Amino acid sequence: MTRILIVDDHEMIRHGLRALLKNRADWTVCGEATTGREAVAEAVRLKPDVIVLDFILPGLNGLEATRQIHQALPRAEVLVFTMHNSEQLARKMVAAGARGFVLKSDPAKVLLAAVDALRQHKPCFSASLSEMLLRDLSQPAPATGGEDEFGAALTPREREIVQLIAEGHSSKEIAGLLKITFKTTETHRANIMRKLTLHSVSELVRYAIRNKLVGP
Amino acid sequence: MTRILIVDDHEMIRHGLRALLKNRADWTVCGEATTGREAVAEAVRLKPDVIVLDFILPGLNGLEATRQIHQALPRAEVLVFTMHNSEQLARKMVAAGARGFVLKSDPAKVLLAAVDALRQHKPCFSASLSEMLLRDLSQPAPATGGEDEFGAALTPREREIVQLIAEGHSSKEIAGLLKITFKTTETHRANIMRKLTLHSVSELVRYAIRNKLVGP
DNA sequence: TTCGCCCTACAGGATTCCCTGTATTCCATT
DNA sequence: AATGGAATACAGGGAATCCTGTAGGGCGAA
Repeated sequence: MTRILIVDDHEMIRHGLRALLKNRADWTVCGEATTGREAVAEAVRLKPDVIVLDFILPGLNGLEATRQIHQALPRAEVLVFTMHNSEQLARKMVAAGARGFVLKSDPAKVLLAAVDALRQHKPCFSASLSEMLLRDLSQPAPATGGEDEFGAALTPREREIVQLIAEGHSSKEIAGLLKITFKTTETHRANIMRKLTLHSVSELVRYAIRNKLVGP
Repeated sequence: MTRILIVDDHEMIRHGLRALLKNRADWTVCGEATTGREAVAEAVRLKPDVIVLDFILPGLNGLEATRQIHQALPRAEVLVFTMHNSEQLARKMVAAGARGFVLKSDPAKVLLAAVDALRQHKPCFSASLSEMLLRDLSQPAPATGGEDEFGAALTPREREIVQLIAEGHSSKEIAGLLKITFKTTETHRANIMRKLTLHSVSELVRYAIRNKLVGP
């Protein structure tokens, strides 16, 4: 029997998760929590196999909660279930001990698959995040000393170019601004697209805004 | 029997709403939709009593969807169910024909009460919004038209296309979604660019985000 | 009714983007 | 010293874009 703890401050989400998870006969929702602090306390008390939690939580956020849960219960698996598709966020959550990452916009079966995977102590990430996270896990970069505001999977040069693209510059303009050739700019661009699994300028701009590389 | 249409792009939310609403014996969820366009189509087809929808929707946002639904089905009540506690947003939704406004962070019973109220064609607003709206009524000085930052009025069709572009769709995809030709889409695009004095997708996406046509 | 705006549709051309390659230099870590 | 990542550079091809045109039908306001 897989015991699952649900943590989310929205009653609607908790309802949805309960309804979804009870379809599996060998799964049981052993408890619910609405704040980060409550999540830690309930995890310690109930000792669930899997903890499904959002990042945004009142009081103690999902990051700190994950850290504390992982320290207290190394065998428990934390599955981050959030709306925010942020590279920076995902990276920190993984560093804190989370082994699963699913977006609320993903199909329900993705969540079920993730719970299955975590039950067997295998990591599971949403498709949009998996590539860059695996890259990260394979070579965990030591902290750059301070707060890295931007997505660290990109090189400094690439972040520079992301910003210029998001500001509305064409590859030719960027080449002029950075004193490099048009084709070099295009190469960086292609690498950025591949690393972030994006396929259009629109997605790139929204990524840049989410990661605070530019303002809206 | 109260027939309810659920509209949200997150499967989890739809699950939660279903689970919550089926507790009332005299209520039935007659359908679900995940996009604005689908919401309008399903509303027309199913003729529900109450439509529960989020503001942020792919393709056609909740504002436009509400406008079209209210025009097609004046007797149907639209209940906005969103995470975004924005005064401007609430006002626009009410202007478009919504008569209920509940936040996803509200307790579940608030939503149930709102559905009850709307079923009797009475408006119902979340506590956090009602105060502000009352203040608004006592001193109605909106003065702010539905115009955007540039005062340039895009037509409904153009706003629709702006949103689709900002969501990452190509002209060809948009043509397919809207059942118009590729070249018509391109015409709208050119007109949008000219009206807003933009010259790239990047600038268009940021315009769309600033004007809340899409989330970042 | 005439006028203007909106939606639709089509065309051509210049530009830009997206993807996939290869390759050299520099620099840091091992 | 060797390995590998980062930055730079170039190329080709297919796709999508930006821009400027033209044009007809519908619909509401003057």
